Amino acid sequence: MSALDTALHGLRSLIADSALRPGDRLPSEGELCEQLGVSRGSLREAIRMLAALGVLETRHGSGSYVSELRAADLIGSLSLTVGLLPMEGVLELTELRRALEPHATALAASRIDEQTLDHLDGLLDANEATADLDEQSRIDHEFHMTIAEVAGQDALTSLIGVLRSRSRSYRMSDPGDAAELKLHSDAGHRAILRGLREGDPVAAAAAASAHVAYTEYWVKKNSGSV
Amino acid sequence: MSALDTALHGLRSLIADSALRPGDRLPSEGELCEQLGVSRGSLREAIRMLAALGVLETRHGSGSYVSELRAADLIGSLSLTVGLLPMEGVLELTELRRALEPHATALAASRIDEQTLDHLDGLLDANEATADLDEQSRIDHEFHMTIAEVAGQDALTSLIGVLRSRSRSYRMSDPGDAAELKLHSDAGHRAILRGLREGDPVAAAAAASAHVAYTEYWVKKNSGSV
DNA sequence: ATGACAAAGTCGTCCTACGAATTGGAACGG
DNA sequence: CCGTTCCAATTCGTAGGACGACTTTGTCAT
Repeated sequence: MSALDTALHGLRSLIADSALRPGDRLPSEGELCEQLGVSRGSLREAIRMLAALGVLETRHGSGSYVSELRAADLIGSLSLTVGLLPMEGVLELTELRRALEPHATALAASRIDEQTLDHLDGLLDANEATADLDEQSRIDHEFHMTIAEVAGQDALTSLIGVLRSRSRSYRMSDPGDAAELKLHSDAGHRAILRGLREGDPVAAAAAASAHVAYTEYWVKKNSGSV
Repeated sequence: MSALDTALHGLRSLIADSALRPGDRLPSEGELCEQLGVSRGSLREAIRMLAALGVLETRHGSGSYVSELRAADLIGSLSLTVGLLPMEGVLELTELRRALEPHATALAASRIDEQTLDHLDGLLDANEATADLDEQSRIDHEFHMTIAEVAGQDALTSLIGVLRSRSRSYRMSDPGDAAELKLHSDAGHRAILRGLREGDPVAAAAAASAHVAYTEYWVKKNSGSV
């Protein structure tokens, strides 16, 4: 086994065996090098890998710590990489959204409170009023992420956020298409909000499903980027 | 910006800007050090991070290469870390399965062929016949992953695999409970297969949903590990 | 008690050196 | 001319040392 694997496996075992628990500080790099029998360079590479995956966090001058190991955080580590996916990959992710967003919307329908409903309503008003594409994108994102948060499943919210972060950056190349998309999109948002306000999980989920499917249709048709 | 961030951002940009495409070989470490203006150690740490996330692959003596950047592979990188999640985290993941597995099962219902149906049937026969817990676990895994594959969405299959890989390792502490679980579990499997064979996506999805919910119930009730 | 300060500990970065694996081409034999 | 063998160059893997940057802690003077 290579030195890097030794270090990686060693660190992973320390956590898996609960010798190190969430929030704990790791021994210093020097100590770990001795314990695991690898050089500092190899050890640091292993630490970086676990840090990239959201398992460890390193603080300069202080030490390395085991993260809280929340499912949402580990899933969030994907956000660094989904931005590199080619077009086909984005469509695969959209397919995941077709399963997740209706689910989240249905959950939200039975938990959402009056105040949040009003907030969402205000977002849609603002979205329909502005012509700024960046602003529309920002509001759209907040609308959907708010619903995901209301669903109350952190891992679900995080995953939806990761998946949305990619399709979000696409723009219609044809202005006419963009206008048509916005028209349908606004209607879709209203339908979702209606389902939420009526506390109707089935209606809300159906509206969310249609909304994602419609988005997917346009992304597929219009492969413009950035 | 730290040297590590410089290297990380530099590599990421090379891929994002399509200067490096899937399958391409990166310049040697020495060249990259010059280009990016960082030491070899820092560069290697950045490479390791991207490798951990499934973006790069390094081959000893040959060089580092950009991966195929398939969504399924990037999602698969989570499998190294979900094994470290505590109990609460596993329940969060099960909640995700409640959305994903019915979706996959519904898709599978409209695509599955006779041969695969017979294969699944054989798996259930074998599962009901054996008393070996490891064997049951293996068959259960193959049954569900086969359905996920038939759904034809690689990213979905990969994600379900990652999520299942965790709950899979749990065992009932009480033998009576285990027997009861198996009884219901077998019935659930049969219900799913029935839906698939009849090409009924709604029935299949409902059966899958009930199956996951039932699993979740037992995992919640019985917090035994390993 | 409070604040500034100094010292120790820890991570961040760079450098050099050499071992291990792969690769490509040259030399050889057919 | 073709195939094989072997060597040398290239590249990654690992180790160790050195020093700077940052944090933490404890001390000291106010």
